[in-house]
Amino acid sequence: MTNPVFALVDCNNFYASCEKLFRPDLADKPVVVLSNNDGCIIARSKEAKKLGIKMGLPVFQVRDLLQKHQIVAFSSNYALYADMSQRVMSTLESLAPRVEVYSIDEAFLDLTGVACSQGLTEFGLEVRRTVQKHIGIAVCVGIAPSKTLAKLANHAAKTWPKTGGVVDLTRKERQRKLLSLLPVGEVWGIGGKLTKRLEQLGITTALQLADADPKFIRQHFSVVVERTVRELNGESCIALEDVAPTKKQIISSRAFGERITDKQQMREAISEYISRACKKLRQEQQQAKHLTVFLRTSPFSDKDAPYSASKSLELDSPSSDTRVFLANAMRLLDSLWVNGYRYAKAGVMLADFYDPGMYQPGLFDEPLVVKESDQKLMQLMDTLNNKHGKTLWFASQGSEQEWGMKREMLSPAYTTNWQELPVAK
DNA sequence: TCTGGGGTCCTAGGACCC
DNA sequence: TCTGGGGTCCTAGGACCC
Repeated sequence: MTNPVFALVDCNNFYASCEKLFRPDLADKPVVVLSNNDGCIIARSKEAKKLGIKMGLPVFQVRDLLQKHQIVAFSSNYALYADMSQRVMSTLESLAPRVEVYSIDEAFLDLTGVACSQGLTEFGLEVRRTVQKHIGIAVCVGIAPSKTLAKLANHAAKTWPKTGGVVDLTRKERQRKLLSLLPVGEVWGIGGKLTKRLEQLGITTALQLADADPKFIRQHFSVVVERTVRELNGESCIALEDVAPTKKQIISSRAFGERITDKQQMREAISEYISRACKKLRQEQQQAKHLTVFLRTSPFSDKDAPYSASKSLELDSPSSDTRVFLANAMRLLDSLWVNGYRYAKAGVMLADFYDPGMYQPGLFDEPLVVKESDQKLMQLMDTLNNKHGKTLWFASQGSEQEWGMKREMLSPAYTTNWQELPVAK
């Protein structure tokens, strides 16, 4: 059996790069992209990073810095990023036999047994050149015998420009050299909490974690961390998943642009989330039996009284009909709603999924009746809304949506809306 | 005044069963 | 007086990821 070889391809500063692509005037200017509601910084161009703009900071805390350095800020434009992502991924699929799309800006490639006459590094460079040429987005490539090492190789490629954006970590000595240079918190799967606990045990570098006894790690932590130790030693424990597993839950939630104090507005918001979630559910070709509704005040405010609550229910049988979930969500909301709070966020969650027609009703349950007309109605709605934007919706979603999110610095839908195509002058 | 959204997996502990 | 032990299932909460 040949040893596995993985490549991790990761787009550089993806959201910021997408925005720059359509604004050549900003080519070497600092750019940041903001979260929903223009709340925090979620992406930074390399110029913005250099100016000390940190990831995840609330915008109001860095407003002065943004202004001082004339940093250009964009509201997040997920329609644009998703479209660009798809283009990058299909380019990658043309270059490698098996591709796992891991996130909007990253993919693992399976290079096991790939005949590389020119060598793995040259293959990585070829990936870089092709994506740059076809899409105009810069990527870095990390190559290694396990996914966790490929992640680290990619990190190295990003951190040290001298690498030319490609790091091949198939050789053991190179692995150990890199591991010794990196703090343990850089390792995929080791977050803030684990970093602290590991440091207390004297494990501060990635190499020290790699050299730890897996049994000891299993006792003090979990199987997950044990697996990470093995992966760091080049033993592949996490397989490539080139077919996306079916989802186990679908969440739709959002912080409001303005605090909600009015129940009618909350009904609109919950209706909106339900219809988004159900649409996703139908896209997945699934039906759900479990519904949760939650709402909360801001956890950051010390002036507002805190309130956070959620309630769930099970449907008698799985469904993907928006109307069924709307009615039930309104019932849940009635039992959750308390007057007098300033609500900051709410959401819904669907879970317990079934393939249509695969649900086994209980012995004494009513037999299932699925009306074809109901399914047709939902299909029609999805088709219309996909084609022409949001044209058909339920009255309960409201038409004004005053609580909707702030996106004051939104870029145009360059690639997904004919009206907003860029114009060459 | 202003702090994202959407996922996954694992563990501990309680309920329940024999 | 003395009140088992082991297994399974479910859920809530915690940790991680991008």
